[in-house]
Amino acid sequence: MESTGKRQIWTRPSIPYINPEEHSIAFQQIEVDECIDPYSASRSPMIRMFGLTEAGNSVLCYVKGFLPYFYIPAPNGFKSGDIAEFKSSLELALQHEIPSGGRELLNKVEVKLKETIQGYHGKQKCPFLKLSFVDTKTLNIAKRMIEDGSFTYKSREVGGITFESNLKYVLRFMIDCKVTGANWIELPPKSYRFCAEYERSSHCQLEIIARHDQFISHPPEGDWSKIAPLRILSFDIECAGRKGIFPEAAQDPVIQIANMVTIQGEKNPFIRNVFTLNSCAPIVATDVLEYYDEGNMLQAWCDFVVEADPDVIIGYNIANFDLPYLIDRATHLKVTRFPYFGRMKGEQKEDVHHSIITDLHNGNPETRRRLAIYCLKDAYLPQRLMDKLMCLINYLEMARVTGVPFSYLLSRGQQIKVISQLYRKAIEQDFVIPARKNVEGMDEPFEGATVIDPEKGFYNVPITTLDFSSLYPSIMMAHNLCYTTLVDQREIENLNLKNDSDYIVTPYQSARFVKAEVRKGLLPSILEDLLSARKKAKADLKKETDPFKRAVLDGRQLALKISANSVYGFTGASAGQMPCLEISASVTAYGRQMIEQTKREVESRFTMENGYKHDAQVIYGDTDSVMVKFGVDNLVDAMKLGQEAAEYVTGKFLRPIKLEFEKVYFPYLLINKKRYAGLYWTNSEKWDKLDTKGIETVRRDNCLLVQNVIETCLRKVLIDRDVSGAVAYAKKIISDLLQNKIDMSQLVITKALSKSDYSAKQPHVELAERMRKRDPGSAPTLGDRVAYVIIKGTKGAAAYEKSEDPIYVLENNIPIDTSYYLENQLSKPLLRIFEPILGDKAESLLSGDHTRVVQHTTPTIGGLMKFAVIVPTCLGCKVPLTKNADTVVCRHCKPKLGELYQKQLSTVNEFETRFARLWTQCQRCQGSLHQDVLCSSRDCPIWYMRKKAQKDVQDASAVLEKFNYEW
DNA sequence: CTACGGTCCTAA
DNA sequence: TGAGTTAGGACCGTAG
Repeated sequence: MESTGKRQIWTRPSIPYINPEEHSIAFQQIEVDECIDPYSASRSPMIRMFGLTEAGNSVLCYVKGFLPYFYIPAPNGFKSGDIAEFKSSLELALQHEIPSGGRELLNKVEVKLKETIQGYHGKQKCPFLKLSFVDTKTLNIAKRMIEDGSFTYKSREVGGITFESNLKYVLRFMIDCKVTGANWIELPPKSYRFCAEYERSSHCQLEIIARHDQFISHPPEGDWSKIAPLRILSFDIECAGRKGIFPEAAQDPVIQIANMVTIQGEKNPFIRNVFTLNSCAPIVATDVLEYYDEGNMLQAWCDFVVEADPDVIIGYNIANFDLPYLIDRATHLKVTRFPYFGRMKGEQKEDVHHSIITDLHNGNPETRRRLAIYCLKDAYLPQRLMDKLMCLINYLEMARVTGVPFSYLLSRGQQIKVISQLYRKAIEQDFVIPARKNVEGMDEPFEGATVIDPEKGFYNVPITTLDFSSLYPSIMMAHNLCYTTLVDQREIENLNLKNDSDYIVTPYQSARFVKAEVRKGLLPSILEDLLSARKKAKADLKKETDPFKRAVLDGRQLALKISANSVYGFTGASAGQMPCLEISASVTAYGRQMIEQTKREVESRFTMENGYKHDAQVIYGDTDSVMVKFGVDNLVDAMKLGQEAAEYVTGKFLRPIKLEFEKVYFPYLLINKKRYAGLYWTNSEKWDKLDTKGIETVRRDNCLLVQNVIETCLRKVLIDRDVSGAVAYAKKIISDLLQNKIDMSQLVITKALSKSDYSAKQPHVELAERMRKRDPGSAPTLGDRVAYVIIKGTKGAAAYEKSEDPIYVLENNIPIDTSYYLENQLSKPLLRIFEPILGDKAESLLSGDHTRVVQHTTPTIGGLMKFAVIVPTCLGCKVPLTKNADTVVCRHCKPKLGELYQKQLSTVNEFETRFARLWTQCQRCQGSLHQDVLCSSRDCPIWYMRKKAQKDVQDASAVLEKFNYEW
C-alpha cells in the first residue's frame, strides 16, 4: 500500500435484518430504466429501479411481469368471442416475421371500453383491443404491420391507426403503476424477495426482485415528499500542465483528485480527501492519500468511488473535462479496470454512469453545455456546493411533478413531460391517445403574440408594468381548450349543441370547444393541478423555515410553473407528437385580443376626465405585459395606480385570467421592440436591480468590449444618473480602442456554427473553413461557437475576409482592425442608448479629439496579414532597427543598456507573475467575468488573456535573450 | 444607394 | 430516432 493516509470507513450504513415474509421495504427511487431479464427463457423486458432507503441503504429493485402493450379500435362488430381467433391470427402473422420457435409473442388480447382524446364526440366509450406483447421488439413489429395494413383479420385490414403504441416501455410502466420520477416505493411483506448471489449484478446493498402489481407507489405528498439521504460525491482534478499549455491527457499527469462526499440534507461533507501524486502537505480536515505512481492513484480513486458508492456525482464540468480526462489518462496508463467504476459491476457503458449528472443548468443548450457545478477549492466551496444541491433538488421536484424518470430531464426535451402528464390524466378517464403516424407536412405556421409598437425614448418618470400571470395556461383553462373538447360543426349538429351554452367559438378560424360544463378538458385539468399545486408550494414555502425543506418547495413551485408553460408549446409543436393548431392558434389569438383590450381599458379608464391627475398611456407591451405611463412622477403613486389598474382589468376577463402589478421601471429606456433597460422597483424604498432586455449586454454574439461599455453606460445613466460621466467613459473607451489599448480578449466575438451548408458568407463561417484547412483537428465543428477577431485588411475588404482566430492573431502579432470595432460594433449600440437622452448631440461621441489617434501601427503588406513583418524597434527610443540584427537598442541608446536590461528583466517578471495568476484562474475558469465558462472552449476571456500573457512572457524573454549579444 | 434574405440570438 | 412556440432586432452580404 503506497498510501500513507489513514482510511476512514466510508461504507453505507449496514443492512438491517429484513425478513421479506414479515417486513416491508420503502425506498426512494432516483432512476428507473429497463433491461432484459437474463434468467427468463423468453428474454422478457424488466424494469430496474435504483434508489435508497431512508436509512441510506442503496437499493436496486427489479420489477418483473410488466408487459408492453398498445390499443387498436376493435374491428366493426367485434365480439368477445372473437378474441381467440383474433389472437391466433395476429400471433401467426408475428411468428411469420419473428421466427421464435413456437414461443408465444402476443401475450394477451383484451377488449376495453375507451375513447380517443381527439375531439369531442359525446362522451361515448367504444370497444378497443388491448394487445400485450412479450417484448418491445414484437410490439414494434405488430405496430408496423397494423399501421401499414399488412396485417389482416377476416380478410380485412385492421385499423391503420394504433393508440399509445409509441410510449416507451419505462414510461408506460411508470404511468400504469403510478410511479412518478423520484418517488417512494414500498414493497409490502411477501411481495418481494432478495436476489440470490448469482442474480446480483450491482454494488447496491439490497438487490430485490418484485412484481409490477405488488408494490405501493406513494405520490410525493406529505411525508412521502421527503428526500432520501443521497450520497453526493463532488470531485475536482488537478493536472500538472506543462508551462503555458492546456493539459492533454496523453501528456500531462493527474496530480491530485480532491473529493467530498456529502449526505443530502446534512451540513458538512462526511468524507473529505485528496488523492495526490507524490507527497502533499497535510490539509485541515482532509485525508491526504499519497501515491507515488499515477496509475496506482487512479486505480485507488476508482476503488474509492466504488466504495463510497455515490448516488450522484457532481463536479465542475466533470462530464466535459474531468471524467473524460481521467478516463483518457487511465487508458494512457493502461489502468484497465478504470472505466468500470459506478454502480453496475461489469456492465460496461461507453458513456458515463447513469447517476452522473452532467447537466444541472436550466436554460438554452448553450448555457447547458457549459454547465459549471462547482470547484472543490478555496472559499467558494460551501456556497457553490449548496447551489448545486439546490439545483439537484429542483430536478428531483421536476421529475416528481411531471412524472418522468430523472434521466429524461437531462436527455429529453419538453414534450415528454407533457406527454407523461397527459397520459396520466387520460388513463383516469379511459381515454386513449392516438400514435401519430406520419410527420407529413402539416406545418402551417400560426400567428403568435402581439408586440405593441413602442413609444421609444428615455423616460425619467416611473413606468408601471402589468403582467398577465401564466397567460397561456390561464387562457387554456378559462376557455377549456383541449383535444377532448375540440368539436367540429358536424358533431355540433349531431349532438345538437348550442352556441355559448354548450360550446364557444374562439378567435382562431372559428375553432369550437365545448364548455367545461359539457366536459372538462384534460389539458385544463392538468394546468389546474399544476397551478394549484404551485400555489400550495408557494404558501408552504412562506411558512417553512428549514432551509432544505424550503429548497424542495422552491424547486417544486418552479418546476410546476415551467411545466404549466410548456403545455401550450406542446400543442403548437408541429413536428411533435400531438400538434393541435386549433388549440395553440386559439391561445395566441385570445392573447392578442387580451393585450389590445388591456391597453384600451387602461387608457380609457385612467384619464383626467375620470378624475385622475393625468391621462395614462401604454407605451409598450409584449405578449402578456403592458408598460404604462400613468403620468405620475413618484414611485408610490405609480405603484398604487398599478395595483388599481391590475384589479380593474382582471375584472374584465374570465377566471382564472389575472393581470398583476409586478414592478415599476424608473427610469426607463425604451429602445425598440424587445429592447429596453430600466431600474426595477418592487417597493418604493430601494430599487431591486438594473433590468436589461435584448440589448447588447445580454447578447452573446457581441464582444466583451461592447457588453461592458454598454453595461457601464447604462449603469451610469440609470443608476447614478450621471449622463456626462457616461459620455466621458464612452469617449475614453473609444480613445483607448483606437490607440490599441484594449486587451484583445475584449474584442473576441463568438458565434455559433449552426449549419454545415451556408448560403451567405459570414465571418465565423469563413474562419472556420480557413481553420479547417490549416488544421482539421482543432477547427470548430458543427454546433461549436467560433471565436474570432476582426483584423486589419485591404481597404474595403468584407468582414468575412478579415475574421481571424484570436490565438493565431496573438501568436503572429497581427494588428486588430480597431476602426471596425468602433464603426461596426460599438458605435450603433452607443448611439441607440445615448440618442434618446442626448438627441442629436449623441453624434459627438463618435467624432472629436478622442477619435483622432496618432497611428503608429505597422503598415500592412497587401491583404496578406499573416505575413506582416513587425519591424524591431530600439528599446530605448523606439527608432526602427536594422532588419535581421540581433540587437535591442540603437547605438545612441547603448549607454543605457544596463538600465534597459533591468527594466526588461522586471517586465519579464511581471509578465510571468501575471501569467501564473491567470493560469491558476484559467485552470477552472473560476471567477470569469459573466458566467461559468468552459476553458477548453475558446469562449473564455481569461483563456485569451492567459494566451496573451503566455506570449508576453515569451516575447519579453526573447528580448532579454538578445541582451546577450549586446555585451 | 436601397431592399431583401439569411443568420444569430433574444423576449415572452 | 427525436425535436416546445412565434415575434423581432441587428448585422451582413448581395441583387437590383
